[in-house]
Amino acid sequence: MTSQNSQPNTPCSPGKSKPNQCLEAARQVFTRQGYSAASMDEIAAAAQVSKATVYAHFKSKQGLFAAMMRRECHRCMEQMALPDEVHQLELEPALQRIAASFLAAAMDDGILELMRTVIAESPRLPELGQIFYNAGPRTTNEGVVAYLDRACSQGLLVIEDTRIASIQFLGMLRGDLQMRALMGLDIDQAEVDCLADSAVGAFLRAHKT
Amino acid sequence: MTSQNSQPNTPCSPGKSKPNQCLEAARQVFTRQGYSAASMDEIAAAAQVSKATVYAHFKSKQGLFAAMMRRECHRCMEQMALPDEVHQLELEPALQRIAASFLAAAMDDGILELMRTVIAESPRLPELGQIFYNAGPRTTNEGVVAYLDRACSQGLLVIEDTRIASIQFLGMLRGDLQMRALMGLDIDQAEVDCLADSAVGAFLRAHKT
DNA sequence: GTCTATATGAAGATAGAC
DNA sequence: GTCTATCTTCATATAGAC
Repeated sequence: MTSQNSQPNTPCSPGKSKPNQCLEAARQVFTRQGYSAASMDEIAAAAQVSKATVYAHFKSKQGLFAAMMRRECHRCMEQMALPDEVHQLELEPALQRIAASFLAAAMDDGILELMRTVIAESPRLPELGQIFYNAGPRTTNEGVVAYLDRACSQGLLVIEDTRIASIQFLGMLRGDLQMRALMGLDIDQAEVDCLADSAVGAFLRAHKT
Repeated sequence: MTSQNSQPNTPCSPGKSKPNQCLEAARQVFTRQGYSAASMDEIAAAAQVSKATVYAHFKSKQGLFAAMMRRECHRCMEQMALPDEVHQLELEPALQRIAASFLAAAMDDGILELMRTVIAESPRLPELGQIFYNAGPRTTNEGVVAYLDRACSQGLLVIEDTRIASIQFLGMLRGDLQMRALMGLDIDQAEVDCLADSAVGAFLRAHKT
């Protein structure tokens, strides 16, 4: 019944250090139960450490939650960046590529869990929304704006305000699918693909030269 | 220190019955604190009744929450229905009217609080998302589809699939504003109006005959 | 129906040994 | 650094009087 890691400094991968185990367990438990219903006992059990060890690395429940959310937002940023190869494609394939990339992220279970947690806790932690938005959606938007600016300067598209056009393009793609997913409703993948196709078409009809 | 309502059956407006006071207090406290962090003590205090009275009318915290959410979803349905006068307007003013009506609801603080709560608790209460979606967004969508069908049959628009077009139109209007609002970020009303205008324009360019 | 007072359990955080 | 055991607070729910 003693700890299975009896050597104090076992050379193990950094992903398996006790602080990392705590953060990963915190992610699972906080996103499944919500901040308030999650218990430090359950997190410690999931991390396979004692509760005192959790408190040795994180000063409080709030502190652990904040550290976990910062890390997840950082990961999210990498996942939501647009692929660079978009700039080597023709107009329509490029938009399709953007659409697929965006929808894959927007419908990803990990991202949805993160968004759900941000939305749930933002009334008590106002900075949370800002951090997530800057890490994820804002970055995506800026990537699309950059692409649209370039396409306009090449004469491929006519757009008055690329920032608005980007928001609208991504909004068309999202439709109400993301909201439905956030609320736990089942989403048919065929519907996602169909919406992606159709949105590219509508966007081109509205803006093509 | 006794109750301020010493007559057992004071003839008062139905909005001030004790069960209604409980439901209204529950709405305030649950949406502000989240389900788990909300305490029955705080709800009883906000309702100006004793905790035992709350339990006399609702069998448990879960039961009170469910009853409150059902009522709020019902109210939401009335608020999100599209105005009938849309069918008496010309094409562009009608779309502008739909856009304004939809955005007013989508950005309404009460609706946003309700959505936040649905999203936050749906992992533990899967039926919640279904109830809210049917009461709100689904109804709105069906109204827009009905309008678009009619506009198409009159030859004003050319749309392959009006259900998809409706989702895309509403998605363009929403953009990322609703998500930002759900996360507690400040929204500039000018941005909302600008997006509404621009979305109607883009939709017409994509679908007008 | 409504209240005061209380039983019961759970959860955040820490003390102190190793 | 990590553990076991414990302190303390607070929240759900109920008992019993009026």
